[in-house]
Amino acid sequence: MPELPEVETIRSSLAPALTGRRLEHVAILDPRLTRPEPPEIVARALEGERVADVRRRGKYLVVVFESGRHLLVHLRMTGNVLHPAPEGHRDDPHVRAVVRLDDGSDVIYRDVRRFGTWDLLELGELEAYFAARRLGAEPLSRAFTTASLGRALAGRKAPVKAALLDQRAVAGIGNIYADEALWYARVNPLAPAGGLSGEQIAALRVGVRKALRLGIRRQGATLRDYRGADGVRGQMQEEFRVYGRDGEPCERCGTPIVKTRVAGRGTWYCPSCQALRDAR
DNA sequence: CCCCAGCCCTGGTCGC
DNA sequence: TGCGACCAGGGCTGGG
Repeated sequence: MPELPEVETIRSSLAPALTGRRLEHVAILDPRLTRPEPPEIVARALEGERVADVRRRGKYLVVVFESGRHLLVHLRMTGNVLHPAPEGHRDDPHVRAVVRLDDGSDVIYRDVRRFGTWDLLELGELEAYFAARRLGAEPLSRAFTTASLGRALAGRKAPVKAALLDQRAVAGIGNIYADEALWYARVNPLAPAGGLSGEQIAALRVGVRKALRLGIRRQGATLRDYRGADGVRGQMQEEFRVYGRDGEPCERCGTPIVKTRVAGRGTWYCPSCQALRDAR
């Protein structure tokens, strides 16, 4: 599941390959991708656009065109952007779009489960798009402070893990990095978000950044589908402290990691060093 | 506003 | 070997 580190890994290898290139031909094979816009309309609109930059906001990949338009790509669960196109992609039933660049290379969009989306925004629409979704702070930016995290969690009775998964609190965290961040911070995933102490909020901020930075350094986590744009697998799964490790000893205290369910998501934590504490 | 259940979607796994 | 049930979960909608 591509979260911030996976999207950032894709962004960083895509940016030099796409910047300055013109989109010569766009084929959108799955009409779901651009819903509710008709795929033909979006494909024709993209043709002729020249890439100015490839950025990221939360889990969104943002292709910036010289015209001022933006293509927002969200990979959701199983989306991949591949460049250069891998061998045999023409026979791959999961390829949902193909973009021919003016250097003759192809960018492939692949998505097994078809949750991913492409949104083409006109000049000046980007801010409103994110504002409408009330997308939260970038966790690796200077804007992500203990104070800003505290404000985002204040008054919320939901489990802190649910709050971390809410993109309005912090942008870019998904199920894997939420569990890892909580482990680093020694915070129980079920603790009410609004009841954390100042110390716990500070530790959580550090934990979030630590988990995400490690994820970027290891080029994301490949559990099954995720690949970098160059097709390379991530290595972050080798760094998991809790995610998917129920029954294995916590590396800090040796207590077996426990699996539970929070906010409908599989959730792993150490019941000892992430013990549920009374508020304050 | 908050919170949660349910939905979308496919492929892999498990039990029978 | 076949087949149905179930699970993975990001973002969104709708109900309470």
